[in-house]
Amino acid sequence: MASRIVSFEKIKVACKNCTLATLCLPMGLTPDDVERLDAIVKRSRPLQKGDHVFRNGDPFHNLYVVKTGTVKTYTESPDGGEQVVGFHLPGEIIGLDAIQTDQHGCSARVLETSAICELPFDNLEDLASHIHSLQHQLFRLLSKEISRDTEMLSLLSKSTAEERLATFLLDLSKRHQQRGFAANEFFLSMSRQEIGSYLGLALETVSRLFTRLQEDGILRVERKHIEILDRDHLAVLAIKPAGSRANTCQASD
Amino acid sequence: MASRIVSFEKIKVACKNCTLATLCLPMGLTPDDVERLDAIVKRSRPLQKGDHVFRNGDPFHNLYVVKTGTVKTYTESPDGGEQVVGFHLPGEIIGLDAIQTDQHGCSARVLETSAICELPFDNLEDLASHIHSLQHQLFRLLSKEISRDTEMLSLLSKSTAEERLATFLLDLSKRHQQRGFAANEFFLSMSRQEIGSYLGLALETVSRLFTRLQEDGILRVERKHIEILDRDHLAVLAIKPAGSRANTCQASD
DNA sequence: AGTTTGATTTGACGCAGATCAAATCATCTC
DNA sequence: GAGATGATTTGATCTGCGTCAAATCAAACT
Repeated sequence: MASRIVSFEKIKVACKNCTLATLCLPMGLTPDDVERLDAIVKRSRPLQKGDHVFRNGDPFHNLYVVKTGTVKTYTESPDGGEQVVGFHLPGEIIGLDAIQTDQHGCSARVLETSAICELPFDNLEDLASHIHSLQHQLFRLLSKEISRDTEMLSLLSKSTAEERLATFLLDLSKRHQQRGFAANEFFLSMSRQEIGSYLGLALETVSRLFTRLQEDGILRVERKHIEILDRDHLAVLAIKPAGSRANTCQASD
Repeated sequence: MASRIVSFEKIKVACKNCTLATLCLPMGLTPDDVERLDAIVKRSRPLQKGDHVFRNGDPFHNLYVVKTGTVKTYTESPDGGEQVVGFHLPGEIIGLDAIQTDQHGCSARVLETSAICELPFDNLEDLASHIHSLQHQLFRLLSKEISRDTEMLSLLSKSTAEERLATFLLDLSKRHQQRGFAANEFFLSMSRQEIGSYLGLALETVSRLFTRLQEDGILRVERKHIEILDRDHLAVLAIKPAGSRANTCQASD
């Protein structure tokens, strides 16, 4: 994989030229403000597969933006098992949960060679109190994360294994598309185990589902390569059939 | 509804005199700043059981602080079923997920007669860019919500019905205690159905668990009244026995 | 007091998905 | 290229909890 060797020039790309700007923080800022934001952003060299961006318990100094690659965040149980909390694609910001404790509450490691931008949070806060739209942008960012988590809670609390995986794949697909990649064909950078952990399923269940979706002509699966053949069908599977499960309770009035 | 007529004196209590200040927003602000915050807070008259604080889709103008009572937030599925997203005690702030869309992404209704403070978000943002500690406080608040959701995700994704209920009860107990109420004895303001929805369980399962925990001498349950008899034992149940479930995967290096 | 209505409890049963186990396959090392 | 290592698939079982059903109980209404 010669393409893995990323030139340092690429890393130096500033926020104003970054194709991720609309996904990342600068959205809605004036060019002047982006300049100021750019001044506080640090860009480290690429991390290799398995490297940590931060670990649970690390003191909190920075937020991190995925620039290229994929990051998983996870927590550890006492016995060393891990619970995947999220997968993060380019343009997504991680470390938001650490603001309140001044300490990272989960670990983050890259699933493939990845470039990460560092945003020193103190500087960011200072900047935010001067740039109103940046402050607003940050609030929105945090708020969005809450919405996402809430949706995930609904998914885990109500749905079947099939719905979970279908929803997961459609979500991934959408996010790939937003980044300008193909919507119906992509590589999974995470293992079946990690998908299972994220979705609250055993890895065997994930594997079986892939097989079944392939048999049904909805997917083509070849190891980590996924092709969505029948998107509509997949979307149907992702939607919980009305009233099919418990714990959807009727409004009480 | 004679009880609707509550003395307005009670409502007028300002932030600076509010016993919830340490839980709510003013924490860490100077008396002067609290005064300024106080000026933008609106206090409406108490809501009655079943009343909505806001509904899914409502335009977003305010954050809301529970002053007394309990609020549940929930989303609705197309078929009218509801998915409980959270239960909120005095001092807790709701509506945070609406910041990003300018529209509430869930509904909130009170489970018992409750007083709610309104915080116009525009004003709050303005104030935050002048008062650095308020800005920081808001970031922390949002961040904390993310942490809470993440923990909930772990709970739903990994654990058994028993662990979920035990964790839920201990969490409620802790929050009651933080508010100066008894830790080991309290009333549930929500139904079994709502608990089930929140924990991703059928209401029958919740009911059976209450019965069992009572038989085991861990709880005393009488309808909505709960007494924790053996807190240590309950805490043991809340902790996932190491390696007892799937989807805890080993670190891959 | 009797009736209605909704909440809760309790029982019986079935299934989705976890668990256990073993085969296959891909990668990497030497 | 043979062997080792970890990921994935596939099969066979087992079980926790959802589902259905019916009884009990509490609060509200007449």
